[in-house]
Amino acid sequence: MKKLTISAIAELAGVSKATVSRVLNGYPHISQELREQVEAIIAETGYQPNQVARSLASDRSNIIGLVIPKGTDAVFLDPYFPALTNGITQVSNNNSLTLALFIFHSEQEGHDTIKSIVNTGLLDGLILTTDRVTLDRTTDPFVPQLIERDMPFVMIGRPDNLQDDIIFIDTDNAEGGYLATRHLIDLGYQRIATISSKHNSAGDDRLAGYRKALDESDIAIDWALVAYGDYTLESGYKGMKKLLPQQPDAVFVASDTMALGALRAIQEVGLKVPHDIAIVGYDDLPPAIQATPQLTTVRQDVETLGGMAVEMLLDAIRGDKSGIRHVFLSSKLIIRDSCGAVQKQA
Amino acid sequence: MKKLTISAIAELAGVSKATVSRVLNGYPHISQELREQVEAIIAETGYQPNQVARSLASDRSNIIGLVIPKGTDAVFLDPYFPALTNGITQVSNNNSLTLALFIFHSEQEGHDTIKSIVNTGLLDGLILTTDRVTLDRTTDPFVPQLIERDMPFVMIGRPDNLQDDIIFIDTDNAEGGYLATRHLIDLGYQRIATISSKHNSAGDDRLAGYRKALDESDIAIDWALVAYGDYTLESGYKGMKKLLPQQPDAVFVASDTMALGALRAIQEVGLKVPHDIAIVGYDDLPPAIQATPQLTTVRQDVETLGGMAVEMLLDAIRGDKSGIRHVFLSSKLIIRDSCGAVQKQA
DNA sequence: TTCTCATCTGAAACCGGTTTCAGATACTGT
DNA sequence: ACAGTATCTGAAACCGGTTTCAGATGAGAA
Repeated sequence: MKKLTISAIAELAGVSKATVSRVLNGYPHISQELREQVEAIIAETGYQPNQVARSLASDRSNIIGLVIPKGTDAVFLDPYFPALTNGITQVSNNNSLTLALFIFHSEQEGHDTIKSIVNTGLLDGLILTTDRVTLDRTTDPFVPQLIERDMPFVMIGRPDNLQDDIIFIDTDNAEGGYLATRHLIDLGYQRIATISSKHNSAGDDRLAGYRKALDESDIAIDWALVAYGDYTLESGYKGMKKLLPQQPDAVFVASDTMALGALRAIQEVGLKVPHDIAIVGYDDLPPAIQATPQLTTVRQDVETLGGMAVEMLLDAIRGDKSGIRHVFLSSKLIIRDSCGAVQKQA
Repeated sequence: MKKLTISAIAELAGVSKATVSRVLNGYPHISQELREQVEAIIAETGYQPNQVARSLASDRSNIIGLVIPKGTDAVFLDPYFPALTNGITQVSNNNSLTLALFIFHSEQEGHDTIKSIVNTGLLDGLILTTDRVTLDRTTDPFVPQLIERDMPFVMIGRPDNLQDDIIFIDTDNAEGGYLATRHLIDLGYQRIATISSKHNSAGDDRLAGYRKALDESDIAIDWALVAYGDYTLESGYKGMKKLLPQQPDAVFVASDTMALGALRAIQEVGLKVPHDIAIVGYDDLPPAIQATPQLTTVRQDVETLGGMAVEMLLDAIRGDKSGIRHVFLSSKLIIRDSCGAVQKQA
């Protein structure tokens, strides 16, 4: 079967290429008669315009890129990226966008690729994710290039150095930290510790939420009850080890993975959760349910996050400056067994 | 900054577009002098050719597609797809390929998208994955279309109805099943059960490996010791419940997730692993290490799988018929605690 | 010296669409 | 009936590259 081109269709329909193009793109001023004539031929032949030629002529590829700047490890240690990707593809599909995936396995690779992405004009826009685990991400190396080249992009995760003209979406980490801590306070715990993480906005914000909840209840912050980890299970374990001598009766841990480590530390010294120490985690990953006891945790709707990112990017590509440029998505507290709420009610 | 085009470069270098194009593509018959002249300008300006125009003219986009035909759930319940994606992007990056990701959230969506993928000529080729969990995948709806349209593709996972002209790569599931079972036999277990899965080639092959190992040791297969699951934790749990009355002293479970379920079932009735019943799993997912006891399991190198798939696809795109068309990747037994090997040695 | 032939280069066609521009037609209002 | 305007359509230019083709140049052979 030979390839169908717009010229072939034009000939078959007895009109010009221009007319076929106009029908294809739903232009207004076309007589009903011709339009139907052309549409009939298109339906009959199953013609679909060549995407590449279209891109060249219209300077729009309908391809957006998803940038994940990290190698092996983190990408699949937790379902964050898969969930995100899922949300993104869903909305992309609905908008007839093609998603190009860029995973960088080294900094050099990222550098080179971004450069060529920007220069070769294949993409209409980019969604940038940041490494959630990296402790120092003060400077995203790509952003200046993108801005200089006028490449529309949206960031997932609040950039550390907040610039007003950068479009981003994030979960409301401060709210999440607040909800978790508030919940523990409401349950009557007195010495509420936390394991957070330094040097990244998510950790900072969750800690800020923790402090706000304490403040609200006129509980002075006790820095001996604050430990830091790096989102790994080990760091949660070590953090809890450090906190245990302070005899907290509850702990808000800024990630489920760390919470699992903390849980292990607690159980190792013979204490019971939630009876002796209550735990609230963060993320609501599958292991949270599999743990014993099941983890009370803060759930972020990562899929929605991804979907909204695509929509915001589309606005930016269309040049719609009126669109929403900064979004903080609400989080939700999922109450299970590790916080003791269930037991207290019973 | 105005966009650089090949014409601009040609003018700057004082040559024709054609010459610049030839330099760009490393054509042979160009005088050293002109070549250097052009290269100097290119380096100076940082010019990079427009990918879209190039695609249109050369009928090659350097974009390949990765098709994942499934919705939400399975994509992130296990790290299979993330690992696969990782391997694929790695090799893609090395070959200056762009990877387009297609995740279908419904059958209809998949159908429509494939159609337009094939027709609009944006992609050079496709990597097709199959739903590992789906029980009935006898017919892949895309394959006939792809063949008809001459779209190069490679399948990941052996197609059920093996056609010689289809390029595919898979892990050697039969070997994996064999290794696991053989190991249990060598450890002296007598009543070795298995939980496999029906209606998909991976399950079939793992079971075949199990049978081969038994055969080799002249152990007659006892169908009462064979249960089936669907790769979920629950199905592993149920499968084991069914097997327990048969009093097996070991069980080969065709997925780690199911093995975890089986483990729970065993522990629930007060039996100890590996003392009372040994377990060998499959996949070597992170939970395998977190389990107590740690799971002995069969590891598949999914990343390599993805990488090789890209290379095979490249061969196919280049029209290289001599390339390898069917690959079965070796698996490896990872010995930990749940099989009892460690204890027996001590 | 002259004729071939290989090597190198540029003009122009081409890939398959979109978009500008101007001409044709039909529809107003006077 | 006629100018003026709105609506519709096609020819041709254009997007930014690649590739064909033929002409120019220079080296080697006769």
